[in-house]
Amino acid sequence: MPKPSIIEDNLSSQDCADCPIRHRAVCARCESEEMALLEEVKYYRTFQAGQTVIWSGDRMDFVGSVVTGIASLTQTMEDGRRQMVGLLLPSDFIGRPGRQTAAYDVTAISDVVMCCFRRKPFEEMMVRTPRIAQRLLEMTLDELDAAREWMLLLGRKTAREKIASLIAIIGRRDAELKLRSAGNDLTFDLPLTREAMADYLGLTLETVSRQISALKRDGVILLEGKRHVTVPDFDRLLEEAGDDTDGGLLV
Amino acid sequence: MPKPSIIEDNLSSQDCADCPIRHRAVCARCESEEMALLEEVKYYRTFQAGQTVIWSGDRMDFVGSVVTGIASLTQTMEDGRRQMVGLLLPSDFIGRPGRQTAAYDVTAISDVVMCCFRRKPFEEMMVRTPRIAQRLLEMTLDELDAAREWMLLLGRKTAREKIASLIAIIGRRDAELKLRSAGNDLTFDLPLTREAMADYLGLTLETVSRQISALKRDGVILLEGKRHVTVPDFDRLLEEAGDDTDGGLLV
DNA sequence: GCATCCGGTTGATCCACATCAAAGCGAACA
DNA sequence: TGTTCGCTTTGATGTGGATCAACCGGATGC
Repeated sequence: MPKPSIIEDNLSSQDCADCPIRHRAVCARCESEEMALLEEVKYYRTFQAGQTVIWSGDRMDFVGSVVTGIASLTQTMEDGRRQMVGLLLPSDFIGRPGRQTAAYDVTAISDVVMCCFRRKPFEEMMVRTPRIAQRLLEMTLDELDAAREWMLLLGRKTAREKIASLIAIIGRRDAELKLRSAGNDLTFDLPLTREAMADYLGLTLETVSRQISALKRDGVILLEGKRHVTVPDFDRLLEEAGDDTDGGLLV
Repeated sequence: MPKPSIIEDNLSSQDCADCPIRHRAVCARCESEEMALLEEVKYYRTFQAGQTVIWSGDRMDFVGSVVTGIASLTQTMEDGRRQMVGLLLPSDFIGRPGRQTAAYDVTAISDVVMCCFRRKPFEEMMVRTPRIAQRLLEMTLDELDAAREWMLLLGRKTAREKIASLIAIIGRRDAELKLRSAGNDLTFDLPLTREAMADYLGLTLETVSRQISALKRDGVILLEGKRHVTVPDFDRLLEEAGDDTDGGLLV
């Protein structure tokens, strides 16, 4: 049984299949009485690739988390300029306690299964079960770090560095999921279209395409088809990404 | 006495002068027994403008909040490229429970007074006093929203829009502090040098200077000296910022 | 088997912002 | 009163990535 303190137990219950909020789970004890309350208001929703989960500004009376698939958080200006501000991977939380209006467009990139709770009961439980707020705080702090990492990328990196960073992050994340070492000779699929990458990186899709071709030409990555990437030398990729930290985070 | 629930009482104790963590305070009841514990490990530190509070990577065994003055959170690449990822204004929290290493450079922009706590006792108290985690969660979620707003700016806005956005945000924030309406005919000082603005906006200082001159030439803002700004028509400024939301947030 | 569509690539050209360079200006100080 | 220094402005030029446009190739449908 995991300790209740979030402080000394950062990784508690990261893959709890029974827990309504799975994986990097909000609750540390799935069988707690408090959770039973949530069970009543829990429900699953599925979305097909491309489908919109919710539009910015819409009333939102649920919170939830991604169970399988990938979704994106994007902001759009009136003239159509778009910026992805977050990528939601399995276990990532969506929605904000206390807020009844969506702040971003949420779109399914691949087919997505989400686990949702009605917001009010969730909020009530959050007040009664401190561990949830603590866990949510941790997750939010991680997201904030990732967002700040991304600000450096958006503000100061070149197109080539941006692409290398994104590939490195996706590769590392993929390795984590498969529980393989993030060492050398990594191979995986890019889950995003060139356009989605462009939206994430603050570029145009043409530039994304060109830079991927350039990285391929220079032997930094190998491509099979348009999506399948092999990284022969991960450190080389990190160099290209301009990453000193080597800590690349992802929302 | 404010209600303990953060959910229905978002603005509790926002200006609590007695509270160790002031203003948008972490604690809802300053006189609580738990807070007495913190008093013992509380201390104040002052920094002069330009001084570094802590370097990224340094050991950090305190958390705290800004009492007066302005500080910045910046990230730097090995070759010197810099990106400001947050602006710390009075009441903003600094540090992260559970992390003993600073993730960013923190620099005093103006003279700064900070209220600090040793990290360990703070963390212990956080576990015992749920309200603190709840309050911290709220603050962190606000910061995350601000960071995401900033990602749109960094990724997709033009230099002119970036400058207009920054001026609007500083103006609004200044109005809030003075408890004046953020309506029309706002007048205030820019607390940042051109270089700091550039670091925040992902531009060069020359571009910042040129765009400020352009906004002045076009009558969007009036300038007295180099720092004092008057905004004759705030809505006009928001238009220039490309801001539909009109919700501009700031870390 | 052909048309269509979608995602992707590649080329030509343009422009917003970076870069390099010089000079202005107010504050502090001798 | 002049000198220096930090911050700012302005000008000239260069360039990375945007924009506009054409084409490719595989999947889907008729």
